[in-house]
Amino acid sequence: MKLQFTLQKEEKQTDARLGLLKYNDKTYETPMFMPVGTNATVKTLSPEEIKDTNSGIILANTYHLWLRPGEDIVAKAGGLHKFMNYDGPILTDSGGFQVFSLANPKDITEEGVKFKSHINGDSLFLTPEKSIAIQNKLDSDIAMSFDECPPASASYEYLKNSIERTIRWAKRGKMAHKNPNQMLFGIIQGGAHEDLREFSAKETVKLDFDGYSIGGVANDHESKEDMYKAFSYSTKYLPKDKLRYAMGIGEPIDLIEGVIRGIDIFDCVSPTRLARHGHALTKYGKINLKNSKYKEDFTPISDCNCYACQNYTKAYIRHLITCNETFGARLLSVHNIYYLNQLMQEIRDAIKNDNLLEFRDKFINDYYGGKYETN
RNA sequence: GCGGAAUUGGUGAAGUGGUUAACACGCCGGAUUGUGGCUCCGGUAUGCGUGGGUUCGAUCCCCACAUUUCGCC
Repeated sequence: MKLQFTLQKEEKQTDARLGLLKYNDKTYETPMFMPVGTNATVKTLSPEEIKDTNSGIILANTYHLWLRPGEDIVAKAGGLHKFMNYDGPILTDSGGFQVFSLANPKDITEEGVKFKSHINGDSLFLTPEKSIAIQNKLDSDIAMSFDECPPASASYEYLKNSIERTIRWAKRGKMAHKNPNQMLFGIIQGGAHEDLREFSAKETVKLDFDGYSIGGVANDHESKEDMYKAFSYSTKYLPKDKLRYAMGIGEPIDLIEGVIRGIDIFDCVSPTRLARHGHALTKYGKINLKNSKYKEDFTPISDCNCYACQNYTKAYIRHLITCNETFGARLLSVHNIYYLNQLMQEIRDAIKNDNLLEFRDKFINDYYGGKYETN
């Protein structure tokens, strides 16, 4: 069944929103954080463990599943949910970000994008129609339009042309979309330029998508100020009854600032990547468990109800990470995702109480110890 | 007992009679935002077994000693 979003409340002092997502017999609350499972697995976690982190929607990637195992095999398996044994909602990215990370600008044409496989160097060609057809077959619950994701520092001229083409691609993708149980989102680009974001948002909204994504953020070492502008300049022109999704955003402070600017859902590789590299998110900042000071620290990462904190010590997890044991990455992935979902819960509570700005200030004080700078 | 070889950081090791002793691993830090999971970037021997000597100068040459190792009796 198609996901259904209903707006529940708007916060008094900010643009933050509270919403409900209905999915079969389940209901999820927004704002929400979505862990990334590129290859139809949230790296190192079983679906049961994903659920134990209180996650709802998870991501998978069109580009990766297109190459391996191929969308036809996933379709033969009965779709992504059956294939990976996950009965919660799944969102697929369109491959647009891989265009940004793998292709040269000169290989982007009106028809589509030519680039090389990261696996074996094969020449590949992806088009809006192809991306949507793959996502239809994968049978995810939310599909993304195929977009170009230019770096925030690209010239105004480049961004403008890119946005116009992305809008034409969005239209083509919408025409090609054939899966009635699948939502399709359009993607807003435009760097930190107010007029470009406005143009991109208005034109994309005209195409009437099921939800809207904000792309092209945190991809170019741009300042946080610019990232937050990109949020505000985009959400300002989006309909209130549709989901807003900030793509690739996941630093705790960015989640809070994003919600304040009217965003509902976020995804990010950071909790799982940080985990693999030995870092844990805590209320009092990010800690590096590889640091020798944790060698004999027999206390949990933090006062947290996740499986890792309930059962294991920093010294043990440090040992696992030092030995490159996957169980360490798994425990930290559980913890970091649980942490972000807990943070989202606190954000939702603050919206209910209309005190999100106070919550932000307190968060900054705890997380950065008063040493926070926005650039 | 005799003869040979070796002795460089936490480890494996390269190296030269003359400014900062290569490299790798380990260790110690840091990075990581729509994922090319085990990556990237820094730091890490004031010292070349010990004691003498030769030399303007020695980790590098000579002598003694110690330790290790190989061969022979």
